[in-house]
Amino acid sequence: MTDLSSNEIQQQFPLFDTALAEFIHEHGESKVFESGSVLMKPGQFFKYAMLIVNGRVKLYREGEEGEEYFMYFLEPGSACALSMMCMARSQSSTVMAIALEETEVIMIPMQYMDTLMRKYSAWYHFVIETYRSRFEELLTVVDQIAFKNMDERLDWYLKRQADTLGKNLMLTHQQIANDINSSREVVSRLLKKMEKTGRITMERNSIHWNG
Amino acid sequence: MTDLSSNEIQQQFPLFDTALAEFIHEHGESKVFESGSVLMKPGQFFKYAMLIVNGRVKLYREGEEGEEYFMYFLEPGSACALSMMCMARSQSSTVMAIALEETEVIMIPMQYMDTLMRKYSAWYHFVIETYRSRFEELLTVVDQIAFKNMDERLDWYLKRQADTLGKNLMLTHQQIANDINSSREVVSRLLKKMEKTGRITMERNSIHWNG
DNA sequence: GGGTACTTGTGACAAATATCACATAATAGG
DNA sequence: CCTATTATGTGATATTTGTCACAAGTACCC
Repeated sequence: MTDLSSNEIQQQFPLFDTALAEFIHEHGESKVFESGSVLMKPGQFFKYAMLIVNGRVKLYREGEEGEEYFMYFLEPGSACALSMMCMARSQSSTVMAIALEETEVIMIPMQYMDTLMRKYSAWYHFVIETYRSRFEELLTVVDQIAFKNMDERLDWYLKRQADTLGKNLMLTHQQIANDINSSREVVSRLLKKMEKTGRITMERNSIHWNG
Repeated sequence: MTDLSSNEIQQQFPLFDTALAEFIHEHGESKVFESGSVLMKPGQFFKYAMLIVNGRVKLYREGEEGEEYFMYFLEPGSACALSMMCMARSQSSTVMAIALEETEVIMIPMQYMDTLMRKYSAWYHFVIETYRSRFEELLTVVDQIAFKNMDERLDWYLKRQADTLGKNLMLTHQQIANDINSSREVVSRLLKKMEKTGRITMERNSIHWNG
C-alpha cells in the first residue's frame, strides 16, 4: 500500500487509468531515498519495479577501472527501465543509480507484473514507452561518444543537465570530467572557451547555462 | 499466414508455447530479404514486429555526417527490438538494419500486439527479454567507446564478429574502420600488431580470428 | 597482357586529448 | 585572521588517433 492516493498517482503518471492507479496504490510500496543514496548498483538483483514519484535520479555506467559515464536522469513520472528488465529476468543490474535529491519511489513487487501486463493495457503501454525512450536516450549517448569531439560532448552534457536540473548547475569541473570520462584540465579549458562565447557563465562550484 | 508451420516456429523460438506459435503461424507474414537489402532505416515507420527466422542482420547507428557505428547483429530466434518499440509508439526508427545474407523474417502486424501481450505470457516474456538483451548489448557498446582505446575496441569488435559470423571474416580494413568509426590506416596498423601477437591471421579481403 | 580499380603498407605530419607540474584563487573551519 | 583544503588556470609535454601522400600488391575485365 503506497502513501499516495490513486489520484495522486494518476497525477504523476498521466498515462495510467483509474483502475491501474488503484491497483498500484493497493499493491505498491512507498519508499524514500535520501539525497546521495544508491538506488541501484552493479550486481544488485531486483524484486521491484521502481516508479519515480518525486526527486531526481542519476544513472551512470561504471567501467572496469572505476571510470564513470553519465547516461541519463530519471524524473518524476518515469520508471526505471532497468529495474523492470532485471526483475523480469532475475538478472542483476549493470549500472549505478544515485538519488540527487530526496527521492520518493513506488516499488511494485515483481509478483504483480504478469497481472499488470495482462489486465492493464495502460501499464503495458507505459512499460513499452519506458523501454523505448531509454533505448533512444542510450542511442543518443552512443552518438555523442562515437561521433563527437569533447567540446560538442561537453556542450551536450551541460545542455542536458540544464534541461533537467535547471540553468544553475552546481558542478565542479572535476565532477563534469568524471561524468564524461575526461580530465579536469580538458574540461576547464573547454569551459573557458564556452564562457568566451557566452554560452555559459562560470563561478566557483557552479556554472550557469545561458543556452 | 506464415510459410513456417507452428512447429518450425517453435523450433526457432524455443520460448514460445504451442498456442503462441499457432497464433503467429496464423497471423504472421513471411518475408525474405535479399543479402544486402535494408530492413530498417532512419525515418522509417513500422507496422510490423519482426522476428528473424534465418539469416543474419547487422544493425548500426548512423551519424549526422554519414558516419557509422556498428551496434549488434540479429540472429535467428531473435526479434528486432527496435521494430517493436517503434511500432508500439508509431515512432520512426533511428538506426540502419541490413541483411548480411538472405534473411527470412516473420512480420507480425501491429494490430495483434495487444492480444499477444494479453493472452500469451510467453510473448510478454519474449518481448521483455528482447528489450533487456539489446539494452545490455548497447551498454557494452557504450563501455567500449567510452572507456577503451582503439586497439581494445578493435579486438572486441573482431571477437564479436567471429562469434556470430565465424572465425573467417570477410572484411576489408576499410569496412572495419567504418564500423568502429576510425580510419583505414589506423585499423591496418593495429591489425598488423594483432597479427604479430598471433591473435589474427590476415589475408586480402579476410581476417582469420585465432582468439 | 595491359589497364584499372581496389586493397594494403608505411612514413610524415596534424589534431585532439591526456597527463604532469605548478600557480593562484576561493572557501571553510578553527 | 590564519591555515588547510578545495577549485580553478595554464604551460609544457606525451599519447592517441586521424589525415595526407604515395608505393606496392592483387584482382578483374576486356
